[in-house]
Amino acid sequence: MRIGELARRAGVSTRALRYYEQQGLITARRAANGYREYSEADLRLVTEIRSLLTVGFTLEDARPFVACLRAGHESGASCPESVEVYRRKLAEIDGEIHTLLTRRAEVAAQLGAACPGCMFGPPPDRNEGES
Amino acid sequence: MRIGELARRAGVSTRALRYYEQQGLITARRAANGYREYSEADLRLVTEIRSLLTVGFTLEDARPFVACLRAGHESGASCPESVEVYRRKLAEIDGEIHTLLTRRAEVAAQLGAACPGCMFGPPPDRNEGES
DNA sequence: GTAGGCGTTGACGTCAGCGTCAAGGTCAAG
DNA sequence: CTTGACCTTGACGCTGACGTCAACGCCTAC
Repeated sequence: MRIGELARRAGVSTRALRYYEQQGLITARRAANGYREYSEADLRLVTEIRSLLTVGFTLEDARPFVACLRAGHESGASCPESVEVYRRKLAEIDGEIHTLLTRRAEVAAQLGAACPGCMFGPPPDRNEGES
Repeated sequence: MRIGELARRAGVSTRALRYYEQQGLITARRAANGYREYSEADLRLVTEIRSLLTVGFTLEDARPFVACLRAGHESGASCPESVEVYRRKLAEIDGEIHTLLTRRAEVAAQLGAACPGCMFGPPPDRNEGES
């Protein structure tokens, strides 16, 4: 398939696909007229990239997963490099959550001091990471 | 005082001060030679801006606080506009926390599926917003 | 007079992940 | 032959809060 079809099927823009290629995440064989030609495997690569981006990963983070899929593994997470990225990201997220909770407390304290009686919102999210 | 001294005392760069001025957050009277001259009140403005930025506010968010201080209030948070920003920011932070908790759960699930036995880290932060 | 330490404005670079032209080539349908 | 949908590369724009450099003026000390 060509870039337009891949874009539609993957739910991304053609610009994004060319960008991924420029960043070395995907490649495409070229037809005689210079058009990019993609396979079903490429669709899977792009889908993997997208799902990673939507959970906050960067393209750099996605590299090991793409490499893993290209190496023939069924899941992009089957390789130790990918697992390592998962672990690193998890730690990153935990750090950010901690930072935000700290900030929330600070801001709430300031608000409470500036406007006693403004604190009607619920307390910080406890552990509802399921929804 | 001139810009260098204010920068040192406020712990920011001169570039940042000129940027704040460009954005209309602070102003400076000019000496005969064109140098910016600041007062102690300006130091307070910059300090307020800095403390807001460090808790994740944008310069835009800081405007009402600066205006409040300029209006003669002792605290930048004494004005209803500032309080409104606090409330909005609080909601923003809560949203981000929720997003991160959701992501954390997703990533943890993926990690667990890809590498059963890798989950030794502590569960998501519960409610430790005090430290 | 000159070194150097301050100040001035202006303008481009940074980070990520693209959006959005610009200017053109390719190909099938009418 | 022409329209129009598709493709190509290249390059600037965007967001925020500045960093960094250029090229220059001011002022003090030696």
